Amino acid sequence: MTVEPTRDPNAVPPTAAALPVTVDVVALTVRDGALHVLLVERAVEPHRGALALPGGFVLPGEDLVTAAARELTEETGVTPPGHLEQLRTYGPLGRDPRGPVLSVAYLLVAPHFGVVEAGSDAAAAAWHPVTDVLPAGAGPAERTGPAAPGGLAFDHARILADGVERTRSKLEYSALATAFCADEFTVTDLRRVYEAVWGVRLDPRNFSRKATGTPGLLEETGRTTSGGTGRPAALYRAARPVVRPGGLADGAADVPALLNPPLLRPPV
Amino acid sequence: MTVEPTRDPNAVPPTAAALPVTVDVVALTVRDGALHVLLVERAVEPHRGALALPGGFVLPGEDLVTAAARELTEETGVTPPGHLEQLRTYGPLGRDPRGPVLSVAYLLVAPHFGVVEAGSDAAAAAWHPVTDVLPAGAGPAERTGPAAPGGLAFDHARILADGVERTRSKLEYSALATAFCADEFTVTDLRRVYEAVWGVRLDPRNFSRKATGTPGLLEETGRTTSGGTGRPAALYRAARPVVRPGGLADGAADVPALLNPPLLRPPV
DNA sequence: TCAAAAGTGTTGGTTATACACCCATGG
DNA sequence: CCATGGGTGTATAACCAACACTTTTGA
Repeated sequence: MTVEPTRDPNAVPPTAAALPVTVDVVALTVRDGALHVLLVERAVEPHRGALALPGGFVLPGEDLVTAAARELTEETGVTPPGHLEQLRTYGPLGRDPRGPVLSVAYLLVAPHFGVVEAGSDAAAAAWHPVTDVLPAGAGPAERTGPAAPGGLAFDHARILADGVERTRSKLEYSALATAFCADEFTVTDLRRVYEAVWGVRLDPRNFSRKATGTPGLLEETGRTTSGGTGRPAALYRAARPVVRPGGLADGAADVPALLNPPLLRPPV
Repeated sequence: MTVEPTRDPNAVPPTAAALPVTVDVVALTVRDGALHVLLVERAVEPHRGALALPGGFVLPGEDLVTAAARELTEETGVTPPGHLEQLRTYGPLGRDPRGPVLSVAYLLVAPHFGVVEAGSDAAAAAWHPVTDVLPAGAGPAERTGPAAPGGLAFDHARILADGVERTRSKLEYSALATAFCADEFTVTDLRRVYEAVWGVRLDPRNFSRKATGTPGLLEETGRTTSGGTGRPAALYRAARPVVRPGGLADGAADVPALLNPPLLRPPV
């Protein structure tokens, strides 16, 4: 078995570009009835001092999901719980002053995380209401230039907008909302997620019927809450695990089990 | 303005991985009442002789969408018409025998393309019914190993399955079906798309009412068909252009204008 | 016994499905 | 005037938003 010295047919062609790749994480949670995103303050150039999504460069031999988890922990002290799914890939041109950089964005949805603390490359890490950092009405269609004044570093404003929009849509057609809740939760907990993410008020009585009547959304535990005021509420689990077995496994397609019937957003 | 010679804070850190990046295109169309995918037969190693999605390496200074269009044209002679959207990113580990390679997959949906012809790196290029190449029932959850015997090269079976599944879902909630149709089309043309992609029969009369009654889906042209047998049908255009202005622009989010109400798949 | 929260019954309007029927054209 | 495919009418059933009302707890 001799190897052709001049051209190995089983090698990457030399004309191919070799690109640095980053992963950025849109970590979302619901706090105080509002959707919050986890942001860091950049401690290094470029965009030093600006707010940014946690993230960083993929290391040699590393996979994307591994890199996402590592960067999140390094910069914010948070160990990824909950539901991690790929959002989309950005670049490589015109998004980083250092040159062509490809960025793969991930969406992380989870109930209240542990305490966040700034790590390497980050001067600070904290939760921000998305309404504070995203100009109202700035849908994903509105292109925000790189590092808009007062905005996020790089094209992170657009990535965040995409992540929020995806989350809003997926509440309708998938069981993603349960990823915002703890292991066991009440129908009211679930309703507060919908209300926070969509920014609407929903009728608790009709929502209860809809949620419990939608196959593939809830699974009874037989247990109830206690201690609170009022009648105890039934506790549920997510019917099909939103977190795929294996924890951080990179979900197959971003086409989860669809809810049927869907929980449609009320028309404005 | 002196530049720090030892460490430029505005440079990509040397520890970052530089990865070769490919783009792969899942090109779908409806032919003879069935969903077809455009595949090439690989003329070079690895996986020489196997069927694969058209695609190849991104070149230096090139953007992803540009690379996707270039590779598609090079390998199949097809100039991308229609609707191009990013599907998802795969890798970099464990998917290419040449080593870590990141692949960004695109979904291309269009009406009948022009003639396809094999180009460089491809021994053949042709349309295949997806049912021929994807084992029935192989949803995106079923992981098919790299280059399963008789299957597609690399992890292309999984990419294709993801693309088909995404297409099926998006017919329900978006106007994607119009991207399968020519500039002007009848309600029956549109119905045949739904029937082919979902693999079901739909009542022509009720479908007509639903399609014409769903805002954001159809736009009247005032014109009708002629020459065929039976009563002439009204011709429509896609209401909101599925192709974004600029042709191949990389769509903002994969969150297109949602149909309200959606056109739900009939329950099995 | 009261307040608070959970959950069920009821009702009237909307929407969907199934299918009978009419419309417009080519041969 | 008949065959063919396009499109509308309509009855029945299913669904849904609104809200009165009952249940179950803590104080």
